Amino acid sequence: MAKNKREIDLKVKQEELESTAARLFLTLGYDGTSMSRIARELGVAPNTLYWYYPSKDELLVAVLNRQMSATLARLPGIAGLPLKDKMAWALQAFEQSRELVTTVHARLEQSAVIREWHEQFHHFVEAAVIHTLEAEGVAPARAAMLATVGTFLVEGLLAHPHSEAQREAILQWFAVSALPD
Amino acid sequence: MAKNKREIDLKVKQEELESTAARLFLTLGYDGTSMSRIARELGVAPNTLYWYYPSKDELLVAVLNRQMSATLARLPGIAGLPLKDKMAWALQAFEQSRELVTTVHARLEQSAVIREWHEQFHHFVEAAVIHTLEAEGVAPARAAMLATVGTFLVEGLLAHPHSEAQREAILQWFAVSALPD
DNA sequence: TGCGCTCTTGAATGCCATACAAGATAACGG
DNA sequence: CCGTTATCTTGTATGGCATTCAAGAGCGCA
Repeated sequence: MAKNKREIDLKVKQEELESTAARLFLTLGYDGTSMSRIARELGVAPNTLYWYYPSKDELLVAVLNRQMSATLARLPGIAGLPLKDKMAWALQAFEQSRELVTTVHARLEQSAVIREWHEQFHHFVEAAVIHTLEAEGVAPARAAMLATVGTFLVEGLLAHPHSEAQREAILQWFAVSALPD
Repeated sequence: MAKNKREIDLKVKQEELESTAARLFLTLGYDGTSMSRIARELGVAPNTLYWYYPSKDELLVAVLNRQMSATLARLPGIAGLPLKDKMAWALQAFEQSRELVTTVHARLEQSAVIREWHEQFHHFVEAAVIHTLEAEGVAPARAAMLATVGTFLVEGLLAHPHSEAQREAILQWFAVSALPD
């Protein structure tokens, strides 16, 4: 009972923490956001954060998972759309987390936690894309390769500034080249 | 004369500095390499580096240019190769600088110098790829779009671990899908 | 009331990139 | 050959960073 109440409080506090961290990471970037800054925003001492998360990287992972669940929740809504629209949707979904995408790649070599998260993430995404492609009649091996390509294209578009027309042309070409018929 | 000698010494010193920095950046990563570490390796005081380069980012740019000229020097050797082989060559050429590729992307938002270098770099690379594609009979607009795609694929392959077979399949598919006939 | 658990903090550590002013060295003009 | 000047180097310092540790505050439970 009381134990339960405590656990609820913990969740609430973590939620508060992560949403603040997420906001700052997205606006100031990961490197531009110090633990002290997050703490100041929350009105607590800097080292308080370390009671909840063992490191800044683990806090980042928590934020990433948060963002991902939010995105995942919207996933059923695009079930019926054609491949190109699905990719456009993914792009738009990740656009606000653009900063974090490159941060994750940059920290891969330095943080085991990030590395694990990244691997899991790609497994998940690629599985989803493969599923879509196979549903559209693409053979399994080919679908796996195309899923990787599609991911690279989305990441490339996220990392580099580009025009609406460029994006449109790339997605269009990929959809046409990837799908049979 | 004497002035000239000084300038030669400057170049020599810079060369020494940049090769040391390059070695450390490539083995320890950009973030993992402190200015003090580079200085220690050279046997000078840390702030000495700041007489030659106004910031760590500018030193990185110097290193990047160094790596690029080295790569550029090998470029004529692949003039006659088919598209797929050219991309494989590019991948192999940049593989040792893999760390730096993600570093550049991560620092885009924080450093104007890096941003400028990155933009220039992409202009250069895409121009080269477009030239190749047009020579193979691809229409200009389409060549521009494919150059971007090709770049994204190379960057994706550099950033993510993959098997030889995966790389081969992706490059093969891209070459076939991109080129007419 | 007192014990123990959860949470918070003050204070410190050892890094980091970088700034500034004072020194050493060497070229140049007289 | 000597003094001025430009080039290069360093000692020292600053403010920031992620993270640690031990001490405290508040609360649940026996």
